[in-house]
Amino acid sequence: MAYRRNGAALARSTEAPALHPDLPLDRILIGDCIAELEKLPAASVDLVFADPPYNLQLQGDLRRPDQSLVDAVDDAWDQFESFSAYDAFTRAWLLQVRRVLKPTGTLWVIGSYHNIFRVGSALQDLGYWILNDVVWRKTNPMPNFRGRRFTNAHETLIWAARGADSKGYTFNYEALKAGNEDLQPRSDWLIPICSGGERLKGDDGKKAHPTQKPEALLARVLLSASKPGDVVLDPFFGSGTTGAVAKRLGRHFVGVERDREYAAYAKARIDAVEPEAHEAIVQAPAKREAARVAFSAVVERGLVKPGTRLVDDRGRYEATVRADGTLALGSVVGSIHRIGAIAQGREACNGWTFWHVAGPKGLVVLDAFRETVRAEEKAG
Amino acid sequence: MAYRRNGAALARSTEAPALHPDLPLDRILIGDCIAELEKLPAASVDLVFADPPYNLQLQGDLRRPDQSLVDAVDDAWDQFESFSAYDAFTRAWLLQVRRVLKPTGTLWVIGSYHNIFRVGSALQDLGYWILNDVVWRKTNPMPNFRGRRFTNAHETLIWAARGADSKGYTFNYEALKAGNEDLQPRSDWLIPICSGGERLKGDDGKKAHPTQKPEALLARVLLSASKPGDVVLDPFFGSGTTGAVAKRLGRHFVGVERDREYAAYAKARIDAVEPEAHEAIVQAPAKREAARVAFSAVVERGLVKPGTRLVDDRGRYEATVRADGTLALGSVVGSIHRIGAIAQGREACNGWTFWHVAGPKGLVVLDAFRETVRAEEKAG
DNA sequence: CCTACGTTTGAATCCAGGC
DNA sequence: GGCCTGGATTCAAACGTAG
Repeated sequence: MAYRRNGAALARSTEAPALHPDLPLDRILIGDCIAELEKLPAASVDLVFADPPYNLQLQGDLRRPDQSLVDAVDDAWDQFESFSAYDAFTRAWLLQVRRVLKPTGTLWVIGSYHNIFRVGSALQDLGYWILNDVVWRKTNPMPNFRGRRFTNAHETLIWAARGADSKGYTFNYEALKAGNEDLQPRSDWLIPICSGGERLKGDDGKKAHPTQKPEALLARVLLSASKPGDVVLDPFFGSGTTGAVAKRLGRHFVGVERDREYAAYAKARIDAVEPEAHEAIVQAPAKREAARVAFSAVVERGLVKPGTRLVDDRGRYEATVRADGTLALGSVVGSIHRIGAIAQGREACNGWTFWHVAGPKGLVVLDAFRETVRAEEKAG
Repeated sequence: MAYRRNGAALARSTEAPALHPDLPLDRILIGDCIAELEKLPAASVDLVFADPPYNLQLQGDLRRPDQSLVDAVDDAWDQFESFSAYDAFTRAWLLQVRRVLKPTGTLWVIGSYHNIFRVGSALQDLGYWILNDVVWRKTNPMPNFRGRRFTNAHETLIWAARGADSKGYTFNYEALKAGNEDLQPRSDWLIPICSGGERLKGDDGKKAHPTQKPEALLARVLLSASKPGDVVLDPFFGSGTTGAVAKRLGRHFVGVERDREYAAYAKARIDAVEPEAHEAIVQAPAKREAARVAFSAVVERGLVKPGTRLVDDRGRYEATVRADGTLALGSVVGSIHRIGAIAQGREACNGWTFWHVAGPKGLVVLDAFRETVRAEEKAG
């Protein structure tokens, strides 16, 4: 089944990820989640964010925790039936999501203790590989009125890859670290609930959707695990927070929503979103994605001459540069990395940061010469 | 099957809870968890704390950036053939625990994303009724050394009653609130991992148990959900943290541990514990949480928009805010601190006080926005 | 005695690309 | 697909030693 491409929103990334031609980009598909997912092409989506519903019976219990109602579901068989139905539903949509995910794609699901254990177990049973569970801590949760439990001040997100052997998933580690006081990002996030002007209201002034998620939460997810131009699928689109944030951050979205009223709210909301300036969202190149430079190229260009003696920063070890870009340590010859490792008696070593050349102003680390080569290649 | 009562430890509560005559109070039962639980009388235990195997599935070894090897939890007791084997084990011990719990009793289980979804699902399937999931946030978790995931900075506890119709369980709401600056106790707890003098060491100076839990965590559990004189059962006793804290806080314990060496460590540890004076058994005040704010949180909350141009107080330097909370200075991207340092050609810089936003009434220092975030968080 | 600095360590499912 | 190798990657807290 083919969809006509919505040409309005184009990938603005210089990386230009491959977009599947049959994806209904930047649109809300109205219909049953599983039926609509079945129409989407396999291996076409970079990221999935899912905020699935609770089991209805559980939701009723949660809203009215008085004893008479609790007594009514004191039937183990009845409970099993309801959990079982929820599990079947969960497996069905998880299976479809797994089909449409690219091999490098990942899934985020959010839930509370009512359903997240079912979802997590189903994920694992279907072969997904959990990368993290993440806790959304709410600055302003609803208090516990009766004082019989802890205030429910968090929800749980699960981040998972398609399988244990999945490689190459997107995780914008360096950007996240730079935005977090230069500390690596943790699995606990502190974010306010959605309220105030961000909360969609109907004509009656009441909230348009009961469980609207804050844009800050979706922004954290998309900035963590997607690139500009990526396709983000939300099978439970609701009020369209995923779409609004995707548009703002230069990602494509595909939304599925059963309720026409919710979908209408979502469409109007997204239409009003102004995308961020291109410069504010382009991907900063991560160090691990920088162009590879061979040490032989450094030697070939005469930046380091054959015969040069290299030392570590404290002068404990010493090796000699050979014309072919290898190092010699006594009679042992190998790469800058292998010789660095052997010199220290270790398994591994990054030769670029370990070895130095003694210059007129002191030691110069090899990495500086690599940067010179990279700059030359960029200019050339 | 009857056990002789250990008369040394007596309930010192004025409430004098009924103690079952066949309980082996304040003792460690050595043997298989399920077999030992089967010997205990039904409906005799007030609280269960369980720290079951996590079923970690570690691939190769893991090294820190300095190449040192991480001491992994690779013990045989943590290995299971499959998820279904783990599930069967989980159901078996949960079933026995449910049998020995009093009608008013509750269960706490701790786990990580490797196992907690299995445990939570099994709980629900067996008819337990979840009261809360609680997040133990670690002040000092082990970092993620490869930068490929979020730092795993928390573990999850599930607090559950025997069933949906359970009434009269213990929750010391007033004491918890009084100990928390008169705020309701929340479902996220900030507690350091067990290290330093509290960590049990063998004669060789190495840790006696790979996963010893902090006493502060157990104290929070026991003070929340038990009374002095209550019986606390731990089916995976390990290094005996539950027993040590129970004795200190005037609760009885029953421990089950398969490993004789662990049990010996636990017994010696508990023997050395001095119980608190009766008057002192109150809730310890919660640790004040660090008010560290990330610049990404300022951007996420819309206080500073992506694309905003920042300047220093004299307008000499200029940088652009990006959606992920980093700054761009020409083609260089980094944290507010790094970019501030690079702009000035210095080693370091406090970006919060260096950078300003040009507003209608002049420059506004970034620090002002940080204060806004702190105020929001405090209000929550 | 205190301060400074280096070393060690913690429940972890921790790489990607080329041949 | 399997093997090999280049080379990227860490934070808080406790403890030991030097000065």
